[in-house]
Amino acid sequence: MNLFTDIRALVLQAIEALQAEGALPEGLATAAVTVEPPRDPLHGDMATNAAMVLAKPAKAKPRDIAEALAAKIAADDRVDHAEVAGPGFLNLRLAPSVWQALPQGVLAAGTDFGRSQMGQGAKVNVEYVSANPTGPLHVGHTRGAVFGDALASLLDFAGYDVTREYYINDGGAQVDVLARSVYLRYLEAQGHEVEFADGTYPGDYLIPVGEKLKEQVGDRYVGQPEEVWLEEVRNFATDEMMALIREDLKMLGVEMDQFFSEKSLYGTGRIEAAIESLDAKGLIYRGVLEPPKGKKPEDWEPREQTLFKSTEHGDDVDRPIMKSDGAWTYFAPDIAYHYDKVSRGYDQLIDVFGADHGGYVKRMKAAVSALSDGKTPLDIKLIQLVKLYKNGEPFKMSKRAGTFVTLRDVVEEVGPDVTRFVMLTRKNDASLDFDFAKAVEQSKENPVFYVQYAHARICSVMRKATEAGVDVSDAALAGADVSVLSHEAELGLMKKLAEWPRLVEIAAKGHEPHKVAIWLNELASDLHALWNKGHDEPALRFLQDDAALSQSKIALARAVAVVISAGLGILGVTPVEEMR
RNA sequence: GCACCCGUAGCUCAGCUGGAUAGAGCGCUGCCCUCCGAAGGCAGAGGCCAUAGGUUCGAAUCCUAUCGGGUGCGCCA
Repeated sequence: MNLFTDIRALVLQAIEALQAEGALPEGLATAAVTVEPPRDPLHGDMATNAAMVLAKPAKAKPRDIAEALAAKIAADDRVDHAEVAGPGFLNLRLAPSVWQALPQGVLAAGTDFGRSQMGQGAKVNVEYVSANPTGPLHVGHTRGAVFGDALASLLDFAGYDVTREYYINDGGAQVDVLARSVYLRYLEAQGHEVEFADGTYPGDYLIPVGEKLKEQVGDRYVGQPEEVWLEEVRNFATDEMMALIREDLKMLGVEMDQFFSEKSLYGTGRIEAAIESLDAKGLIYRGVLEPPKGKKPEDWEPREQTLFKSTEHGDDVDRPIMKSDGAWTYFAPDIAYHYDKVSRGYDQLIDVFGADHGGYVKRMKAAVSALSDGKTPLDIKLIQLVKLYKNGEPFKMSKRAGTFVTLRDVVEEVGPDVTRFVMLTRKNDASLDFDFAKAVEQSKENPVFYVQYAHARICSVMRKATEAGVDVSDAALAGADVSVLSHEAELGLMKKLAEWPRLVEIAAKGHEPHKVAIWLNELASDLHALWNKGHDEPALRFLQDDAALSQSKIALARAVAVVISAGLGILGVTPVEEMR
């Protein structure tokens, strides 16, 4: 139930009617016709650009078309006024009964209100986090995790069939480094003196892993060469790290449907199969790349490599898939992984990467385009940095010393709800300031509390009502007469609720979950404003002397609470009922 | 040098994929609690939407240049 699409349908009907009468020519393209809320509420509830869009192809004046449309549209019961304005806008004012139907619609649907069929069950794979299994997740990963998770929920809400997936980079050299680092901790646990050279991970988090390894294998590997222990220690260590990462994700409330191991691509012919698929399309060749211009090619030597002709699919240069020693580059398993995703029959792929991977967007898109013959769109969302502050002071972290701010640090400090909401208040390609002090502050400056507060206030008034003997159960509210609510501020709040289904579709279409957070803030603001109007105008308070009237007003309040719950649910944030 | 992202109020950022007089929070000024939660609300001041062209009924939004900031650029994943 999206009022805006309903009214748009009405506009299109009016256009067809005019065509049937011969007032408008046949075969007009109506795709560009929109119905949206005007920026200035004085212009009405909804505005359509139909007349302006049609003017040129219909060879008529926009205002004339608008007049004709207005006459048709105004005949509908839902429309009170239709008037032409400006260059040819058609401003519509809807009947109060249309808005007054909203709270009951929300109460009937519950938190499913606003759920859309837009996705039509299309299969979407959202890959996110995908951190190397070499240590705990840090702040940067946290933002990506929250973003990916919220995006997945949003798409689900918009009618897509979503898979949440994590790609485990357990096939490259960095897991060997991990294995050697764990081995050092293992030796340490045996009482040996060890030294962490460059190229190893010195973090404390590996100490218990070394000890656990000791418990499992005793002193079997002490003094042994790498060939003896590397593989087993590597497997052991990556399993331990993935267990750690899963725990981190759980703390944040992130749950994956699927973990995909890079290692599973090696030695199984799967990389070869993916490359073969490209080769069959004539996209693989041996060649020499030009050195990048402007950048000093210090030890540049022309080398012949196996290349993927990504330029055929929009990339700037062709990309190597095999090193000169015959081993695959990292890009090869990435291709194979995406080949696997394409073969699994997804209609759409989404990758959530850190902004430092911006350079890989074009080649990845080229690969997917080539592998799927352009049929499977890949959207790559780059997540910008999180800058940490404490009371306005930059919060330093030093990776070199092995101490960096982890996901766990953040969640333990401010909780999962705050972490998630704050990280979703900015769009993904803008960097984000995260202040530990402000995040727990209970003020308007903190958007989490502002929205939570609105929800808590509604719960509070419902408790009061119950104390006063008013039945505010769902069943009772469902029978309340909302048509008695006709104050501008009350209607305004209903109009805001009407935006929710539309917002869901816009946010889902753009893969922009932050829009949900921003909109929730607006909804909360409207609720707070109405609440405070009750100071001056007692008639606007939710709790009235008359029980039936209270139920009507609380039905509206409850509808707002339900939509807040639904919105927060998409963001993975718990709505609280009390916050004293 | 090339590619991608960004440039909107003093600060941090929205701006509904091209709509009408560009918005919010913080900060600043002045108001509102014998009243459902003031952790809130109302009002005011504050703008060359980086700059210059272009596209059209219409541009902060799309295109092209320029300036400024960030990120990345062949055997690192």
